[in-house]
Amino acid sequence: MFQPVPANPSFPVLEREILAFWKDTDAFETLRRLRAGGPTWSFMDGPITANNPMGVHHAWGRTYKDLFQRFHAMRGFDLRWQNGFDCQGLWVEVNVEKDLGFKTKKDIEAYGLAPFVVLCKQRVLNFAAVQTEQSIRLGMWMDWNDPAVLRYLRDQLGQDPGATLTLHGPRGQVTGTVEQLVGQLGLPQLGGSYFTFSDKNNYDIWKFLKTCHEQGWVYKGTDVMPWCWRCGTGISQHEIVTEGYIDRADPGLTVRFPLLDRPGESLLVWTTTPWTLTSNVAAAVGPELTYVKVKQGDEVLYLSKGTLKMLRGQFEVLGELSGQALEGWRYAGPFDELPANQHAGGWSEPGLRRLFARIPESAVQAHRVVLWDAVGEAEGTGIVHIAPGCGAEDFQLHKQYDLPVVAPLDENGVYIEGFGWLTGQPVSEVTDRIVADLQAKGRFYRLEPYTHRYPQCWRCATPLVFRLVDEWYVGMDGLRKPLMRLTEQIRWIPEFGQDRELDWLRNMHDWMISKKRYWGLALPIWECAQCGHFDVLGSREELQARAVAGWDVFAGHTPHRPYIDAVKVRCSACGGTAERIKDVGNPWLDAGIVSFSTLRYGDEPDYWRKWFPADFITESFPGQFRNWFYSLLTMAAALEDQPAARTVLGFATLLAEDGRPMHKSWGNAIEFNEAADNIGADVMRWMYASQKYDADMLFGYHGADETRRRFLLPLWNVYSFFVTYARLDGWTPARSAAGRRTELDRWILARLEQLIAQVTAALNDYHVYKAAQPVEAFLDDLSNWYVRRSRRRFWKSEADADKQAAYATLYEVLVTLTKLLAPFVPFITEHLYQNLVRAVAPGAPVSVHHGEWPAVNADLVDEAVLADMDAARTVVTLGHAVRAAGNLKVRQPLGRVVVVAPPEKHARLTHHQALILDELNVKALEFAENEAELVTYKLMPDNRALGPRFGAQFPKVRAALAAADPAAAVAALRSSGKLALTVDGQSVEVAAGDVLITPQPKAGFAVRAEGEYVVALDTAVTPELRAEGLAREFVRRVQDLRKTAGFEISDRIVTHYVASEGLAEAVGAFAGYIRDETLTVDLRPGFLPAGAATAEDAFDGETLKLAIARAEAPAGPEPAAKRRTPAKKAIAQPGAKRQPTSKKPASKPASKRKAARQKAAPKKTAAQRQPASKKPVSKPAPKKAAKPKARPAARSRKTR
RNA sequence: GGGCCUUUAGCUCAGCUGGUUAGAGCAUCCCUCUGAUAAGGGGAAGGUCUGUGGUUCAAGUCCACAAAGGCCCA
Repeated sequence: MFQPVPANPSFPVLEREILAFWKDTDAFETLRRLRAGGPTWSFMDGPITANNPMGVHHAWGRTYKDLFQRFHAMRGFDLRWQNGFDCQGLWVEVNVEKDLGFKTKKDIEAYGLAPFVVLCKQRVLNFAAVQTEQSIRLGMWMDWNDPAVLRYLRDQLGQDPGATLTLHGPRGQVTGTVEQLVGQLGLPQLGGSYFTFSDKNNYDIWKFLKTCHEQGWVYKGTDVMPWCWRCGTGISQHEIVTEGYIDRADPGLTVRFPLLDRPGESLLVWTTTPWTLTSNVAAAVGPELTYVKVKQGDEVLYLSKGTLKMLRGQFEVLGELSGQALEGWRYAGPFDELPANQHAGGWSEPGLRRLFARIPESAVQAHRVVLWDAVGEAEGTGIVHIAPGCGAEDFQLHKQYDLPVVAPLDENGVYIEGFGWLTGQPVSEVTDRIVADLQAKGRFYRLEPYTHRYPQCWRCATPLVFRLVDEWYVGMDGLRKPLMRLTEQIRWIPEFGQDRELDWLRNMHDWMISKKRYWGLALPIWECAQCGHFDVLGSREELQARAVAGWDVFAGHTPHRPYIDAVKVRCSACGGTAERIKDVGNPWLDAGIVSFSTLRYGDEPDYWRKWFPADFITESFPGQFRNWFYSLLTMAAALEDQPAARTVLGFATLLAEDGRPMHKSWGNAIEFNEAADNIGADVMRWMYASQKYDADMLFGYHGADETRRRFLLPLWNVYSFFVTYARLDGWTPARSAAGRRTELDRWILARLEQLIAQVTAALNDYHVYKAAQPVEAFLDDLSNWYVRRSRRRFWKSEADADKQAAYATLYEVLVTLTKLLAPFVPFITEHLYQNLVRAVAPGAPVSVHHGEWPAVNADLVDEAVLADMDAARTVVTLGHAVRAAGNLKVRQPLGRVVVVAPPEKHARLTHHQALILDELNVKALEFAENEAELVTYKLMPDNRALGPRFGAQFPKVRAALAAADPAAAVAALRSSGKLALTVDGQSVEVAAGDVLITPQPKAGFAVRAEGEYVVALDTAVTPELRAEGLAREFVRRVQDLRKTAGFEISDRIVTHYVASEGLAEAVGAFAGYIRDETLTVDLRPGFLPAGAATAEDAFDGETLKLAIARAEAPAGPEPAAKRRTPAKKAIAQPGAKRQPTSKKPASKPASKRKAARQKAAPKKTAAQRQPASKKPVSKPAPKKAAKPKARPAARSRKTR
């Protein structure tokens, strides 16, 4: 027997129960066992950064991940189920620093690298635990670590990383220090999620880098890049674009560069970064620009013609010349007196100077005008000051013109030696003194604040400087072509993903893999201080073999700083001692290697071959083309020359409901836990599932509520309806005779087959929303048509074949739908499955997620059944429209509905005659005998058929058709199957199939048309029909009063009434019907007893006073067999009284609704009835029942 | 500056290879049904499909250009 179903479930509460059920039954592990050995479907999880709680934007992608894993598991595939955590890099460091209140790198070094790295690991373990719990809450089935174990390791690591522990893994006990065990998380011996800080992950990157080095791709390069002097690190272009430009007022300083060969003449140069003037080497002009020679006072100045307006005061233009003409002019620099500017090759920190040693000139000697296409006139003077040590583009010009490089700043933004009075000064504090110095030297021209967008550090908001640094790179030219070839072998969804990736690959520069920080991959590069040669080591074993010192310090530790730094090796070139470079790795190395490291590459070749490449990966598009997708592809290309994945699904960005990014400070952010608690995981998952991939998603509570109301609630209502009546009838699938299926049954089953085919095809094609759309359409058909049209079949007393068929059909639909929806909404489907299947078939699989995907059999879709129902529904819709237009309420029965339809469609409708009559509340269905009375025809060509046939002549054919006499044309087409038209004086013939005949209703409000159908209602209300209508009105009011007075569904009542004449007659004539519908055992005219619930009303020119009271209760509960006699739908059974629905008294909302109706009533029916007045009164006032808190002001039911 | 995506009703979005009168949900208004009930159903209103040009018998759909917004690169 099915368990009772609450009418108004809390989905979040239900989901927690299901989570407990899965845990208690070990449901996930059971699924793994069931599918072990099946064909493989390989999903590779893109690692989530374990640095903060996960957000609702993560839940989007994670829903896809879970959905496709569940779908494939149901289809019988064996899966790996491994989640991944991204663990290393600056993101984690930043948060640890924040926790500690650190400001700069010096704070970290003072604190100590070893404890700092421990804190980073602890943070990762902590948020891995948090994200694990959140993911479980979302319904993700993965091979999760126990969060408690992760927290235990976190705490043990903090106490003593060297303490020895034993954990139990899939292959038995694993013993080691805490640090060693943490380094083995996710590996086969410990299982669970992979962590990119694992030893295996790090050493596999070593192997990759060594492979690259063997190809000659690894090199040390020097560049000028954005730098935060507080953090002491370079900031990549990517980091800048995500967080950080601000509008900022900088000094706009204009200075003179006196020309050496033209006494009294100067270039005018403008800059917003005065500190870079100390390192000026050249001045750039645009070769295509026009420059002017200007006399102002005693001096002659040069600037571009387009920037003349920046001059103040009087001046005289002496002449014009092209930028080309200025090339090579030599000038005196602003700080030529500094030693740094007098050094051949330029000046920089000692370690970098050798790079420019081949350049013979000093900055002073090099000062000259160079040509540069990028010079513009939007700001400044059209003459750009070039300091190759202080700007990225300037540095490119150094390469182009072999200019010296003067790089003034150390990593903390302080002037290095060689800069005279500036040495030792922080860059942030020198502007005023530089300006003063230039004034003293006569170089100063003007200073005006200038507001512009300037990059800042995303972590500390310090304005960035540009600084010369050396970093390590992997040259990508050798991989560019192979990567593009492999990219084309991958299926990208949406398709434009491939173009994006190819575009990136065409444009990508060499991959900068180093970062001067502490927590991350220890780059396996050992550099010899003596000869500058470097080696890249490919494994821990190689390192041990080549170590000459420090191995004892490192042994037993994970390959992280600081311990790895202690190991020194023999230089393979000069035999000297090489040390590891101090840099850590780019975190995308960590994420890119996972299709090797997690698949036991090198350790278990068979396993790797079994699971590589991934069948499927999915991540949010923004960023991933040059991040994870890129690094994943690159690693696979370098190591195996294979694509790392067969299908890549990318999706857009999640925004708040207001269309803006979610921001805590804007108040539009929703945290995952909050969302899960408020709206539940299933609702969220369905929102994600319905979303198109390539459009940004607006996520918020309004959409969530709509999703709940549109999808989850109707699903629940159908289920609840089924269970309620199946319990009352004691129906179970085991006992079911097949019954005799009706047209309606066959229709919904045909729709179900259609749905299975659609959903299966869409998911096989990785198109989630194309699966979700037909599901919603089906649910609408099921809830608002099948169930609505079938209700009486479940209510009725007889347990006949028709009722059996109804139960069997609805049951089959519900169970199949449950399976189809299981990957989408795993919680509610599990609940449904437990009650619908397990409660009556204990031998069935324990979980819906252990079951098999419904078989696709598109052949079972019965097109005729579907078309019949379509026709019937069209007619019903039109009939409703006719009633609405004519203000003919459905409660008033009418004599007949008259339909105009093509003769061959008549059978479709007679098939569904009973349905149409009932739905429209009419007595007869007729087909128009003389259509011409009701309709005219509009003739339209079938464009697809006739367009190509007639080509340019087509418009004339169309016109001829429109001009033809419709009635005659239709007659001709119907009798002979063809029609002759005259076009351009020639006769052409069209066939019946080439012409679409659209009937058009003739004037008159009681007719509606759509497509091939026209529906008319006979609006004559005979006295008999009127009486029946009044009887229905009477019933309606009794039912209302029953609810208002708080009666149970099953209560028998005595009904007293006082009615005007017409109504009284109708009540008499339809007494039997009234008693049945209202469970009235005694229908008494006249006397209104005290103590009863009463109401009065006026309608249709009649008046009514009602009083009802409970009939004397029978001695005991009625036997089930007996309850059926009186009522069609209300059912007395002890169990029924415990249904929350039936227990509900006429509550506040009901009376509000009534108030709303009372208010509306006079408006709509003023012509027919007097203003309604009905006062629900509850005499015995059972419970808080009919406390008529009816607020007259209530405007509509929606106001609640 | 280059590449890609988006632009359809007040809002959020569907519209397959060009083809009949461009659809849905929400919101609004009107009506209705009622023991799925803090639900349900029907109807109305709401569109120069961002603009301009082109191809075509036929363009929301294809092409070109432009505009706005977004993503990426430089």
